[in-house]
Amino acid sequence: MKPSIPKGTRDFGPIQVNRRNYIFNTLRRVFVKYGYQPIETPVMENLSTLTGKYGEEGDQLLFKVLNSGDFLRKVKDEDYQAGNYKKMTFQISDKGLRYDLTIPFARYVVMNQNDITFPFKRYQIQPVWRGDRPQKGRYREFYQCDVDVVGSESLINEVELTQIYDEGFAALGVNVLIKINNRKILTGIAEAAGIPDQMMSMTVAIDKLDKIGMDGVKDEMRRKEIGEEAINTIEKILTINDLEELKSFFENSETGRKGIEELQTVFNYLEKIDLTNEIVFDITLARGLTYYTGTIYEVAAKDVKIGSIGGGGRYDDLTGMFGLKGVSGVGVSFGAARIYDVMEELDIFPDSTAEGTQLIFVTFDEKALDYAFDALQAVRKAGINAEIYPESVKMKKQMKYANSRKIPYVAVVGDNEMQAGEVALKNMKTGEQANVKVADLASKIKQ
RNA sequence: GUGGUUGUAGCUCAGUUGGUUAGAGCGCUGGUUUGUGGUACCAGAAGUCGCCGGUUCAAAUCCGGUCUUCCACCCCA
Repeated sequence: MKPSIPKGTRDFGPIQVNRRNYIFNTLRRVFVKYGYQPIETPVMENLSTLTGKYGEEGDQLLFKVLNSGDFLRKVKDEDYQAGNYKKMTFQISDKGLRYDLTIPFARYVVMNQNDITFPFKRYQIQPVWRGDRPQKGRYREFYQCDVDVVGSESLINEVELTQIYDEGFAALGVNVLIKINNRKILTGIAEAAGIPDQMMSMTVAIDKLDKIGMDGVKDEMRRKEIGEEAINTIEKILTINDLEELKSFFENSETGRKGIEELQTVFNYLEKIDLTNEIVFDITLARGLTYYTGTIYEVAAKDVKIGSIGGGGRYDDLTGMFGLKGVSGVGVSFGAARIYDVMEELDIFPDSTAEGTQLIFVTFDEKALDYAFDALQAVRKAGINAEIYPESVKMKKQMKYANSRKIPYVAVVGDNEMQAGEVALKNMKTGEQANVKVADLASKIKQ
């Protein structure tokens, strides 16, 4: 049998895990700096927790977990005969893999509401699963790093999350464009165009602007049966990138005006802050997820062509679907897998993302192996990551191992060294070699 | 989910109109070098040509199916 792994999944070797951890650790430091605390939730959620939260499309992409035992027991014959797979899904499966971290978080908040002190700021770094068709930068299993705060309507949260984006990507060395919009402005546009009921289809069309152009967007809206007059109004509004100017269109849209006000507050705060990356108001930013109600974010890498590497927004009533009303939240997500791809393409991972072995002992014979073993214990005790080549095979082979592992120092042990209570310490980068007392080994390497 | 694309040694790939023992570079193993890696030279091992089936005297090559890869759409991180 030839081994294989499921479509859209990947193995991660030592280099990749080290690099991924580097990304996680870098982001984690930023999250903690802003007062966010970690939580984790199970890989599986009840299917009822997940379905209906991501739109019909999302439900299709959920991985369902087959019930244990006689899973066909509950299947109704009439549903089987009719080929009604959607109904049968719930008869053979009551669990699913998490699709994102936001819905499980909302569920967590509701379940633990009595123990949580609001506002609750949490971060969460865990894999999620989507039954999407894989392509580049698109996997069926990938990590997300989410930062959310619930139980506060203050726009300060929006400002801080923008800072976290800015600081996080700056710390990783990725140049990004952070785009901000507000769902209320999109609602305002729909109201100004006289099509408040078609706000969602309008939004989906607008979201594609930079991909298919204005004519494409107009075609798409026509296909969604949005009137010609409304389309003209929308087109006019979309050319505006100044919030003050936008106000004149929203005379009849209270929601729209509120959206402008909110964004202005956010930008006023942002002006007081030192920021590394470019942050722009983008009226065409829409985002698909249905639960956003206020500020929305999207982050694009500037130097690599790839889908968005982060996104998020405010949701006024995410916990409402689990029975806890009136808890507003806002959060953003870092797409770890894509960030990884971007950093790899730009070749900007630091040389040693690995906290690897610093010193290896190589030996000529069994006696030297014993001697080196004792020395090994001493340097480890002194805090050096060290290992020993466990067999005193040919020197060439041992050196080759040290070289391929990129271990910076090699301690060579033979008769001469043993007699003097030393090792021959070789710097693998420069090729220099000098004899060092075993007692001085750790301090020598720390320099 | 729709349309297309890809698969040959551990890796990256070549392989003519179907025709004998399927090649290269890198890597790997051994040697030049019985106290030394990264350079050089020499030698060697390694492939069910993704998988299943069909056409043919003959298939890596043609046809069908399937899995996988990547791309566009859809959607999204």
